[in-house]
Amino acid sequence: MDDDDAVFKALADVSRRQLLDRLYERNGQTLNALCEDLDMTRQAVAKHLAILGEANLVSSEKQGREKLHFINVVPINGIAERWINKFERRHLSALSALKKALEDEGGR
Amino acid sequence: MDDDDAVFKALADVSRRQLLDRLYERNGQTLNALCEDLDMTRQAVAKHLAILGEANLVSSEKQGREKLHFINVVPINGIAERWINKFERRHLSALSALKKALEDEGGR
DNA sequence: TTGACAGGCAACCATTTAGTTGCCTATAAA
DNA sequence: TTTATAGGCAACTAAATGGTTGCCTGTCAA
Repeated sequence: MDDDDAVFKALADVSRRQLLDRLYERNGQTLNALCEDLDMTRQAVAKHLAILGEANLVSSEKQGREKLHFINVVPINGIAERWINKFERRHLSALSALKKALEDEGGR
Repeated sequence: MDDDDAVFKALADVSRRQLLDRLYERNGQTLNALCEDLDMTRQAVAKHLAILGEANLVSSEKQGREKLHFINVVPINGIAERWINKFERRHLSALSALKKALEDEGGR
């Protein structure tokens, strides 16, 4: 499976986008924490996290008996730049110039 | 189905993204033109176009016995702004300011 | 006016997907 | 050293998805 394809597929499900939202709000959550108030079993959430993991949108780190999950926005920015922005080429050069400038600033 | 959801779902399939690519290259193509060199039947392509249509990514216009298809990038920019850019809030305010400035220029 | 060509509709099929239940393992705490 | 907690694994199921074939309709051209 193409790399971009995995990301698009992972983003295609509303539950998975919700999980990313939650991780964006508070990064480094456990599986059980992510399950809270969701109308789904723990196993279902685990499967979604696995799919997000294969798309490199979430990474995890074991800590004792817990496993913390972290969002990784790189692939999202990737498809944004490689695919989505293409449909707005008009602005692209100016935008990326500004972005580079901001980044050179050091993310202040 | 949520509006964004329809767009994400529509973008989740590589054949549909390919169709958008083709329409981006040359807008206003007929169904049969879009089928060329694709390893799929006409009916399969028609279904994909229907899904893209429901997500408002493609519109069409009948002209005699032909039906021309047009890409619509608005929903793509929509999810880019409402959803994807959120994961890069650092830059968002500056970016949207520049975008607005460019648009006020009149798309020159 | 009769083909030929563009497209629409519907039934069907295989695979994938999103979810479930049930049970097992490992770590932490009593 | 039990027991509670966090998570993993596997089998199963219903529905959605991506595709097919077959046939029908409408429009243009010979």
